[in-house]
Amino acid sequence: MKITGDQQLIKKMNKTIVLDTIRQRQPLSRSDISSTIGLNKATVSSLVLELIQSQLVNEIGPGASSGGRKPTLLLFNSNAGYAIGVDIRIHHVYFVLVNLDGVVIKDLTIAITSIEPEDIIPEIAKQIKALGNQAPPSPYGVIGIGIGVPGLVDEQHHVVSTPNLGWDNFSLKTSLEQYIDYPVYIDNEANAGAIGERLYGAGTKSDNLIYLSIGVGIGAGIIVNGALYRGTSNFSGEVGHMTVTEEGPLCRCGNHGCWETLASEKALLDKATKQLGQSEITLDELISLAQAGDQATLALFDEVGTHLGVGLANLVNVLNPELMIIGGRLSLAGYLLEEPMLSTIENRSLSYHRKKSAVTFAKLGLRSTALGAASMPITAFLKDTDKHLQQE
Amino acid sequence: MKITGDQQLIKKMNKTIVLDTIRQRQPLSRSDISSTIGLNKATVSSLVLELIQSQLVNEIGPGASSGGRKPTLLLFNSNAGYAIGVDIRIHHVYFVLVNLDGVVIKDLTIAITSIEPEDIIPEIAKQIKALGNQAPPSPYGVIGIGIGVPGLVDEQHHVVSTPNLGWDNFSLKTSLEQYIDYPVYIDNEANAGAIGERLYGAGTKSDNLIYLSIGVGIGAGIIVNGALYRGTSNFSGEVGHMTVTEEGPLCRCGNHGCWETLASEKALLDKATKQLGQSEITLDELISLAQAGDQATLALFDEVGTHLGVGLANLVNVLNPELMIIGGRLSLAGYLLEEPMLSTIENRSLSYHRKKSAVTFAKLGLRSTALGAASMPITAFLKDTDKHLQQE
DNA sequence: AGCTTTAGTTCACATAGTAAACAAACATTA
DNA sequence: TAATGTTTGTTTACTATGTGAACTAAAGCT
Repeated sequence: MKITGDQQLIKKMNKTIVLDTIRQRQPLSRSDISSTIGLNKATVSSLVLELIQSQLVNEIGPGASSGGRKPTLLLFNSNAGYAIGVDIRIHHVYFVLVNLDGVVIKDLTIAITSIEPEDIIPEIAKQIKALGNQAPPSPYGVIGIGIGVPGLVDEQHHVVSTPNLGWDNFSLKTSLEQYIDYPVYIDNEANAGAIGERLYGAGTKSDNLIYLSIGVGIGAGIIVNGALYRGTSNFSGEVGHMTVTEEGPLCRCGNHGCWETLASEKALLDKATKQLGQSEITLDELISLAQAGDQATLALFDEVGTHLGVGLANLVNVLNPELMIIGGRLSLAGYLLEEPMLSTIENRSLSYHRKKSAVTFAKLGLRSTALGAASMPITAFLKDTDKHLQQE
Repeated sequence: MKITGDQQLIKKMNKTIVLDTIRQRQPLSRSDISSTIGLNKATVSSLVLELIQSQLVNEIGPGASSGGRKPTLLLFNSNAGYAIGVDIRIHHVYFVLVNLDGVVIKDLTIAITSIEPEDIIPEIAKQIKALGNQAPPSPYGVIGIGIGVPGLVDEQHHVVSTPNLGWDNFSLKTSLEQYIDYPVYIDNEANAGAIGERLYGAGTKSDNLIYLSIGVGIGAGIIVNGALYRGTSNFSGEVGHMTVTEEGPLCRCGNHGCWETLASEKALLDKATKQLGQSEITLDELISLAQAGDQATLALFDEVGTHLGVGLANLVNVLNPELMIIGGRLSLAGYLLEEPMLSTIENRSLSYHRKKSAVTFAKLGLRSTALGAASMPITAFLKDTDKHLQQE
């Protein structure tokens, strides 16, 4: 067990800090870095040199003088490599190819025609390969694949349970690795969404946030002190099964009064079909009805928004996050839910907590999960600054 | 801003690791430490020497040979200093004097006769001084005071709100420091209890646990990855105001159906007085009634235990902790609540989560908070291994 | 007594950060 | 335009700390 540190650890840490500083505040000079992070100028120069040699950082020429020699500005080379993010949904799979900054180079969606792993895994692998081949030439190429799965995923990237796909205790990672050579990272869809919004979306300034993925159910990704909180065996965040009405409707989990029986997209649609006497209705249709001013539909959104607020107030009271971000399909109807939701939170959370907790909708729309998934290999790649330097 | 590391940081970290290793696995030799943590024998020897010089570690002579030279065994010097923990309750204040291992040297309780700060603060200061004078002679003496307060405490150790004492926006820390010279640490009573149980009680083996303090209300201390989760502005853990029945009874917070209106000590006693038609009854009396086999009382415990289970199941679903520890006054009736509580958790939490989440009662009884409070200065003291070495 | 094993120390060495001096490149101003 | 001062970045001598190997010390085992 090697838990202690030595000089190499210090160097690795400092190099990561230098790289992170460049990524966050670029363009900037070596001198800026030194005064920002407090590291000696000489040390910064030496670390920057290594980062340039490993092609993660570029010099882009002189900047404006502030009364003396012009600084040499540095830029993070966001095209030094690429990553692929995959969001496995219920009827579709969404793929993105991004650069190291999370900028989307290309994306595509395929329909799921069979949920049998033997059918879908080779198809996913095929798309990943095709997308990987479309990455522009770069020093590191495709550095890895991240996948968000709608279900429970344990610490070993095993898929333990997916209520809507029927994959139980299935090793998606090893299955996929039979077809592709890229490193594969797998996590729960809500966790991936939380990282996505944290890094590239609405939560770039929050170290404590909760991302809610609201579709058929309600899942949450909880970020604490800047990192995902995973609970024991990575099963945290099943907020949809929080009881909010002890004697409420029966949930598919066997419990009564779960939040998601009252406040999910499915809850909304179920109520709508019952009210309208129709056999089926989509969220888009319902939104159109609401926009047309249909009173019954507006009341329905109001009801769901209120129930949403109850659960959110619970999360505020328990976890006091800086920010709660609502994503998933239901966020498409955000503006219809916002008012009742906010006023319920107002009524049901403690005043001191409420003051500091904000609620917003996903800035990345339905791409939060795919982008967050892609960020997993990127983060791992950028953390190992000592591994990829000895080029040339 | 100095966020980067240098050699001194490495040394400090390694020294802390060596000290922690000694505390956890004592008695052990330098050689054991080296093989346990992977640090070079020479480095271990040098760090241990400094720890001995600063009197935090003692040699206690040779141990049994394992086929060669006998090892020199090392012991943590738990009497190198002392700390005082204070638990401010509603009608009483409880004080403990402990050594660096959290072993109670002396404790006492005083009654609160006036909740006015002008009356109570000097009294608390007086007791702290008296207790401090009773600490045995030691190299470092009393290293600090920790205080657990029944209310919201922010990051700056300010008391923001205490529903039962009426202290709002009150700087307990600076008030006290006018009377005493010891460093003062202040936190919420449930947070302190959580640290107490984590370090000295039922949670020594769990890195993710929730401590519930159940008395008039229900508060929680949430430990994530071994450290307290504080939320924004240190206000996490107000689990008592989690809605579990949307249309439930009115809570003093203004909301309906809060968990603590159904599952706290106060909820139990309120229901009992109503049922018995009495004006007042204590928990002890109620426990006696139950032990005597009174059916109505037993049913009451059953009801409260069930409601307890609902909220606990919510916490399991949301946070998936390894362990939940129930403390506070209601834990005195633990065995009467356990069965309905556990079966409710069983019914209302997801099966994968339930498997790994255990529930238990506070091992430190009503001392969790005071011991946890005392641990705050101790932890701070032991972390600064570089500050207190240059003795002699 | 002699060999082996384990514990702990000493010493030469490598690594990485620091401070200070320095060089290069610029702006300002007389 | 030349002198002065400022900012950037590099070079150099130095220091702190961990490492590995050799070494000493002290035991057990035949």
